[in-house]
Amino acid sequence: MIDLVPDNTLLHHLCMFEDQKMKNRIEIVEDNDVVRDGLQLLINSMSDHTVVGAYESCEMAIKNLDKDSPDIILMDLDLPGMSGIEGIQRIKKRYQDIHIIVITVHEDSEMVFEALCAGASGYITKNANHSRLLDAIDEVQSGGAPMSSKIARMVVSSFQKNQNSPLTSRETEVLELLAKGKSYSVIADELFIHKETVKSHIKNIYFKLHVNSKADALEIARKNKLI
Amino acid sequence: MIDLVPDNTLLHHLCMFEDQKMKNRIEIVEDNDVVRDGLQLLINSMSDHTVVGAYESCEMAIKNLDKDSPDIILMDLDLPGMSGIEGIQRIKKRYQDIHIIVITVHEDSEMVFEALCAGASGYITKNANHSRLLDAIDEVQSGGAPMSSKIARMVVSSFQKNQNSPLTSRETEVLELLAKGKSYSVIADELFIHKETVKSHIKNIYFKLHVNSKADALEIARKNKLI
DNA sequence: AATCAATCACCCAATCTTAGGGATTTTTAA
DNA sequence: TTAAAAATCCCTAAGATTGGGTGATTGATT
Repeated sequence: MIDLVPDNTLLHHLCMFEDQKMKNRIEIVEDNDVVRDGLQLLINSMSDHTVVGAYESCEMAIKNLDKDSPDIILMDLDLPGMSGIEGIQRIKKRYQDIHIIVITVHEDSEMVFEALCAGASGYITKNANHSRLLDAIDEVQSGGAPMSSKIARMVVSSFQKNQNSPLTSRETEVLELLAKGKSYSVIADELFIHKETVKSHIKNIYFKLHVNSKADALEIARKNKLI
Repeated sequence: MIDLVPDNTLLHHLCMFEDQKMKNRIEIVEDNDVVRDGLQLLINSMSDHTVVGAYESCEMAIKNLDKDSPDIILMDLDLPGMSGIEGIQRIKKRYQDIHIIVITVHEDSEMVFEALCAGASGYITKNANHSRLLDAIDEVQSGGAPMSSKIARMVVSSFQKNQNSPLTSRETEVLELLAKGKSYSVIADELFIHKETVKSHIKNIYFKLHVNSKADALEIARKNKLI
């Protein structure tokens, strides 16, 4: 191949400038050395991404955030010291524009929702192949929220109610208004029924859910996605 | 190529059986004739999918559900007569195992969340290319929840709190417990503070949110994702 | 030094909730 | 068609919750 571009200093600087200006700056937080190095190699192999920092703990990553100024962080959840969840919270609190993609083995709903609530923009499980991972970075960069398919289903399912609710639709309606903090009389007005009817419904709800207080009813209802 | 399989009737029947047994049965609900026919052609071009019904309204689709027994329904939201949202609700109520993928132009959060709450397993906007659409069908079939990237981001963002809350962290804590339906005294116990302190916090919350009732506070708080 | 957050305290009056006990009409399902 | 389930309304009474007002202390941050 013929080198069409002479290696002069000016051009070199321009290229460096391009590098720094255009490349997506990625930071990695992962305690397993092999995985971390693998990720780094993989990402650096892409022309438009560059790893600006790779650390084994959130503490280290946070310490270097100003220096590294990443656009995207790939974050494990099991980490020595500060957990990934807490790391996400802290980072998002100070640097709202940084996108964090969780890379983890955990598929349990608790972890998933904690991570998303903490501010993660994506959630990829570690069984994902390399191209999926690189896609995820691009997806985040272009305004998406990459998720492994199981995770996406969990997330979408979280919007959907339990179809096998023991409650009638009217009772569910009442419970939903109760969940909004409305009083019996307001609920009565909104449903165009008597306040005493609301009370009856609530009595039946408590009976069906085996509880005897509003807080318990709401807890059971939310846990079982009745509302 | 040598035809290793002689064309006998038994085998033909076996193949037909295979066809019916193995192919993913897709139903389409879309009022635009051109789009509907296009979708049908596209899907039938895949060896492992077959369109078992294509209708211009939910009413028609629902009428033929037993006959068609689709695995997956592609559903538009703007439809004459019954809306797509209501269609999803009705279909999911009776046939919980059918997966519904919304295919629409709408990217507004209201539509998205209504559709997901109603029971949609995926949400693809109409600017998606053909391969993305076919991928979506496979994704649903294998337990995923295909979403256009904007939609995925909206969904993920819905888990995240507003970072610019006017409330202090303590006030947020109190409001969250209030949202769970807990009484002042229970909140006080859980936060190890005096009941009167809880009342003070709540008064401050009401002041900051310009409301003067629990229901209004919760409404504002949820609308602004303070909790 | 000044501000803000969080904490605690007291008073009053109105409203709401809970827990019993009923009863009637409509809808739905067998 | 009949029986069951759901939705509706009613009563009493004690006790708890709530909203509004006022004020004070401590500690952290700026």
